[in-house]
Amino acid sequence: MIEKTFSPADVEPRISAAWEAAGAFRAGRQERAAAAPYAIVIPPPNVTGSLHIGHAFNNTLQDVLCRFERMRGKDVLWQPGTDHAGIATQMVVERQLTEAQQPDRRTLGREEFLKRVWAWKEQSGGTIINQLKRLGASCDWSRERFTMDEGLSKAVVEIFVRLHGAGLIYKDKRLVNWDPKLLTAISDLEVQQIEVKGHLWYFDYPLADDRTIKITVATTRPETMLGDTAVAVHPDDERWQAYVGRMVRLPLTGRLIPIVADTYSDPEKGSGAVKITPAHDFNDFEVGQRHGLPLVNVFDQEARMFLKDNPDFTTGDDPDLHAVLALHGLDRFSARKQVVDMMERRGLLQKIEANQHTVPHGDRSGVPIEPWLTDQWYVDVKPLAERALQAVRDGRTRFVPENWERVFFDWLENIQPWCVSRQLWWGHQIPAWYGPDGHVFVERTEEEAYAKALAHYVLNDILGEFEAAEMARDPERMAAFLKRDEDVLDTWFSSALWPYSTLGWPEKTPELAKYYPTSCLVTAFDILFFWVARMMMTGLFVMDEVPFRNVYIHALVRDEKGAKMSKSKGNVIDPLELLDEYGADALRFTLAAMAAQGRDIRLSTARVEGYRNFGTKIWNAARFCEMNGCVRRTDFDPTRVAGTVNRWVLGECERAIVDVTSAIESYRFNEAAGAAYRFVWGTFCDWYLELTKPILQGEDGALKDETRATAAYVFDDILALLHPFMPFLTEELWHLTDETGPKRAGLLALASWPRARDLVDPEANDEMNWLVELIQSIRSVRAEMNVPAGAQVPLVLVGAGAKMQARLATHLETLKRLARLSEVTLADHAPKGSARFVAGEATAALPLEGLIDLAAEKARLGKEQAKLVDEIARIDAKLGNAQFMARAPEEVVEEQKDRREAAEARRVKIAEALKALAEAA
RNA sequence: GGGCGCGUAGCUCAGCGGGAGAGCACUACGUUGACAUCGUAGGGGUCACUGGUUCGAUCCCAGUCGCGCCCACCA
Repeated sequence: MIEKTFSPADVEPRISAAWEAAGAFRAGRQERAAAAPYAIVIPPPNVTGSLHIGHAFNNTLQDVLCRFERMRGKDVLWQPGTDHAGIATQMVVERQLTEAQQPDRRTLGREEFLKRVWAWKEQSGGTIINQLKRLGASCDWSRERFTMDEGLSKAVVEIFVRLHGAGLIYKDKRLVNWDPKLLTAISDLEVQQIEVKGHLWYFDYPLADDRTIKITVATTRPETMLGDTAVAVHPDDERWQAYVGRMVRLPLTGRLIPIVADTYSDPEKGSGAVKITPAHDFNDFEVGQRHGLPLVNVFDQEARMFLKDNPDFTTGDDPDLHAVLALHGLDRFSARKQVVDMMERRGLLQKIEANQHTVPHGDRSGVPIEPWLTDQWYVDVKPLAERALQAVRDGRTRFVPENWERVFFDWLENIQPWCVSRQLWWGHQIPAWYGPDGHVFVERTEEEAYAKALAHYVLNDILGEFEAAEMARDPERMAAFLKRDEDVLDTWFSSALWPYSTLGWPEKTPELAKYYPTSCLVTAFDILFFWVARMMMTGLFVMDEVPFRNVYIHALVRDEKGAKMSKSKGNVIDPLELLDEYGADALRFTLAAMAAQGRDIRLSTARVEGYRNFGTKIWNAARFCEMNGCVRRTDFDPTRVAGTVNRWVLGECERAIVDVTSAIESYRFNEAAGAAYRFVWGTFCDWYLELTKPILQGEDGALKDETRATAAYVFDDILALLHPFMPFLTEELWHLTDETGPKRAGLLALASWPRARDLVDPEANDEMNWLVELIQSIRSVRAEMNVPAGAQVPLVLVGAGAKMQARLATHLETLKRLARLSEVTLADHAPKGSARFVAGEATAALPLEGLIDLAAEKARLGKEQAKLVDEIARIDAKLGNAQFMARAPEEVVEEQKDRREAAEARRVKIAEALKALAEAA
């Protein structure tokens, strides 16, 4: 017995439990051992995070694919898991410490701090997984992985060592993007260019040999002038050619710096001369390399002025040197003011201009990043990128929509070395050990590193063999002798291995053999570079094969104004609230219905409400079927159905099946959802069920039985079609409808996807379209003539041919009921004072003598006539155009002719009706 | 500076070479034995603008205006 209303809150947990108990989502289920594999790896959410709307969207689409393919009989693996999210998670725990007024991480020490992070991971780690389950995600939860699992950590070390062995990972000292708040290096991708309103300061630098001559430089960062080691001018810039090779005495420090000629300098910008600070600017660094300039560092790790103990500032004879030294320890922005002040007092500040420019910021910390000279680990991604590019060019991996390929190409073609070391604690510690002389040993384990190191130092006569053997037996001495690199790897380093590390690599597991390469990756474009490109690169490197065949790039979910949702803006739509209020099916259906390719989604709750109502509609349709004894029959053969209505609905259903199937296959989720929606509501509920009412309450037993069986059969298809989008509701109804019919084999989640059987019947289609149109026309006229909704009126048909008469006989009861007619009669003339309209070849009349408002009727008919005249004129214009007749395809010409004919026939009838109306008046 | 995308009904969005669509909102009517989380009927759009291609353009091309995003080292 189906309850009166569907209650997601009660049903969802029960259905989830049933899926889980049956192991419905487990990959490699026995009965599918021989089935083709279909694999998707989930974009792993932050382990300590909470489900946001983007996750809901991303996972809904993946789940649609997985459920669809599972129903199509594939052996589906949807690999779930979570990411340790290095910086993000570490920041959260640090903030917690601050809020709880506990000692900060440095005071706690690495070991203790990591304990706290793990505790936080254990405490909050299940949250997002449970939220995904609530959404209905059909992952193989028994295979859940975490990027810092033992297995995945092993994979990280393995590939690090292999890349190092291949010369593709190396350590280097160069400028990096340094985050002075988080105190770590970050990669280029983690830097965001933010437009800020700043200033351009013009400083005069006096020449050393003639202080009356000054060269003007412009800068947005006055404080860095303390680290200037040259002034560059363009070699072709005539204004400055005579100065090249001469020295400038840098104000405030008294340092002598050369004027060099370098094409980096742009004569159009500023004064044409540019100050060069190789230690604090990427471009200047390059210039410095070219001219052998020294690097003068003026910042500490927190980007405060660092001037003490630096001979550049402790010696020299500039009168302001003392004041400059006093800036030591001052943050860069305060120092900027002070430097400008000093220059102004010296009369060397020429002018200040307002200047809008972009400033690099750390995407996590939000503070301006500082190019800073440090030792870091880099991956030489260039050769890896080549292979990734080739794979996409060859079509071994395909992007949907295709235009993302270009973005992918552009980035990979211009790829820079990837800085992978982070000065954090939460993450995979780099498997590198340093000997006392700084020699590096990159090995899989500490034991191997120790062994290699001892062998190395023995070989180089630094250790005696006896001493080495002794040390090998003494862990404490070893630990003091060989120090492990303290840094950890970029979070994305482990994410880059996700498609194969989760399958057991580097072990040769059966899962790896079966499910790699995976079938599809579903993700948003914002992690195309961070993640997708890197999975491609490492996947090809270790597996020699792409990690996924297809990459479906979906839109970003934005707020109703199109802005990216963020907590700070307060425009976040919380999917959990939507789940509570409308249920998982409604949210999922909404997201799928809005997933048109190539455009961002602006989510509104009104839409969710609308699709919640859709769920209610389905529920009530099921109740209708139940009340009317629409029970499934095992002997039902949809190809041998007699009733027109039934043949018609089976054909319409089949069209929906074909449309939904092809739409999902081509990742057009919105079209799939739309096709299902239109069929279920617009065809099945609005028309089929209404049309069956007279049959189900009528006398024709055979037709009644057939109709019941057909309704049940179609409803089964509906449940299956909708299952990928609305798994809970459909699964629930699947079992509720099981109570009355023959027993089902099991869960809908494991049932078969509906098959097309060539059931479209053009004749039945014609007939039903005629009936539907007739009913709509009658209703329309009734409404416009203000016939009371409950009133039964007679219908008179004039000029109905044999075919129409036959149809009329078939559908008489239906017509009377749906159009609220008292009787239908055939006549040669329409009764006086009736409202008329066109019904195919016939003219229909509703005798409304006395009820009819002549003026209103005249207006109604006049309006329709005008429309028809307009259409005929438009078509005539086309048909009268010789060019059109000559060049347009024949079908198009025929179509236009047909349409003209139909419109003309209609127009004639309307004209007659108007004439009759005039006579009546 | 380079690239991508978008401007279609009041709102949120589909469509994309030959008849302008959906949901929500709006108007009128309606408790007809599935459903008022509903039904029936209806109003509402020179498909941003200007040119071009075409027999034919909301759709293709070029340009203009407006909006958004991504990438980039510009003093």
